[in-house]
Amino acid sequence: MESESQDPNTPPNLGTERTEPVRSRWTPKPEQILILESIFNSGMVNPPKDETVRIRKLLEKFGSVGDANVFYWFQNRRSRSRRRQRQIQASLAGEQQAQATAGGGGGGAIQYQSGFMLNSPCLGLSPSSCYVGSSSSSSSSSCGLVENGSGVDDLFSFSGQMGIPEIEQNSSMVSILGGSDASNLQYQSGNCMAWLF
Amino acid sequence: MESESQDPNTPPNLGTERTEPVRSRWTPKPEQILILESIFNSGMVNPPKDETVRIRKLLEKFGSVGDANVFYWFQNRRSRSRRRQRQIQASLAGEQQAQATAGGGGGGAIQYQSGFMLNSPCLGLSPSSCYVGSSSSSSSSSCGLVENGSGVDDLFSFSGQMGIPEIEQNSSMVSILGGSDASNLQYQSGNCMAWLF
DNA sequence: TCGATATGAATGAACG
DNA sequence: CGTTCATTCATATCGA
Repeated sequence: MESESQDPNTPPNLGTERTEPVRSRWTPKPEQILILESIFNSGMVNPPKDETVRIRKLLEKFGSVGDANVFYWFQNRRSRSRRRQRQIQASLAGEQQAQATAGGGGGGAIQYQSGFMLNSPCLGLSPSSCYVGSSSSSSSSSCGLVENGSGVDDLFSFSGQMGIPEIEQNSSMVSILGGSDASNLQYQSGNCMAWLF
Repeated sequence: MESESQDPNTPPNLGTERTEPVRSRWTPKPEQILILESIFNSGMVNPPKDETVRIRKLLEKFGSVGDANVFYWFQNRRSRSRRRQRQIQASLAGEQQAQATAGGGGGGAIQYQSGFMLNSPCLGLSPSSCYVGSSSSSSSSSCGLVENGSGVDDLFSFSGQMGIPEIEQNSSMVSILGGSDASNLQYQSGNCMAWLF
C-alpha cells in the first residue's frame, strides 16, 4: 500500500500564519491588488504580453505570482467591469429600453499600452510622505501600506480624477472591491509607486 | 455589433426546468473530452474538415454537438497548448536566457491527418477491463468513466507515453493544468475507445 | 454549518 | 493563428 502520500494529515494550518503553502489559487496580496488597480485605472485595462511580464515582476516583490495570474486578473477585471456597467445601465434603463445600447460608454476599449506610469496622480494623493514603516503585521511590504479595517473609499477616491473612460458612476465603486468593505486596506499617503521602479 | 445571439435576453425560466436547460454554449461531456484528448494526443492536432465531421459523429453518441464545436475545440486546444509551452519554457528559462530562443521546440506542428486510430495505446492503460458500470451519477455515459474529485494525473499520465510531439517535460505536468487544479475527472481503465467504432 | 457573494481560473466562441 | 470576450466552474471570505 502506498502509504507515503505527500501529506497524510491534511495541513490544517490553524495558525493565522500562512506564508506560502497554499496550492490553491493565487490570492493577491493587498499591495498587489493596489498595484493592479492602479494600473487598470491608469487606463491600461488590457496590457500586452510584454507589459504583463513587467507587471508580474513588480507584483513578485510582494509574493509569488505568475504571468498567467496577471493575465487572468486583467481579463476578469475587464469582463466584470463591463458586466457591471451593463447591469447598471440595464437597471436604470428599466423599461426605457430605447437609447442605443451603451452609446459612447460601452465600447470604450481604449487602452494606452505604452508603459503605465503610476507616478502620475497615482492615487489622487499628494506625493510627499511615503510612509516606510514596514509594518511587520502585513506580509512583506516595505512601503506606505498599512492594513486597516476602514477607509476603502480613500483608496478609490482617484477614480474620478483620472482621464480614463471607466465607470462614470461616482458611486458603487466600493462594490468592486468587495461590496460593503471587507477589504482591509488603507492607503497611507504619497505616491507609493515610486519605490516600485 | 454582437447582438445576434440565438437568445439575447437571459432565459429567466427557473424552477420547472428539467432535462436540458438549453445551455448557451456546448459543454463537452467527460467522455467527449476523453475522445477529443485522445485524438489530439494521437497526433491529429489539426483535423481537416472531413475528419471533423467524423469526430463530431463520434461525439454525438454522448450528447448534442456540432461541427463548429469540434472545430473550435481543436483550435483552442492547439492555441492553449502552445501558450502553455511558451509559459513553461520561459519559466524554466528564468535568467538562463542563453539557448536559441525556442530552438527546436517551437515550430513542431506536425499533424497526421489521415484518420486517427484510437485503438492504439489509447491512454497508456492496459486494454482489458472496460468498466461499464454506467453510473447514473454521471451524465449519460455507458463506459468506464467515473467522475471523481481526484487523480487528474491519472488522466494525463499518458502524456509521456504517446509518440506525440507534445510536451517533453516529464515534470511540472500538473502545473500545466493549473497547479493543483481541481478538475473532477478520473479515468477508470481500459481502452474505452473500442466501443466507439 | 450553510448560503450568498467575490473572484481566480478554465474554456467555449468569436473576432481580426 | 493569435487575441479577446463571455460564460462557467471552483474556491476563499463573510454573515446569519
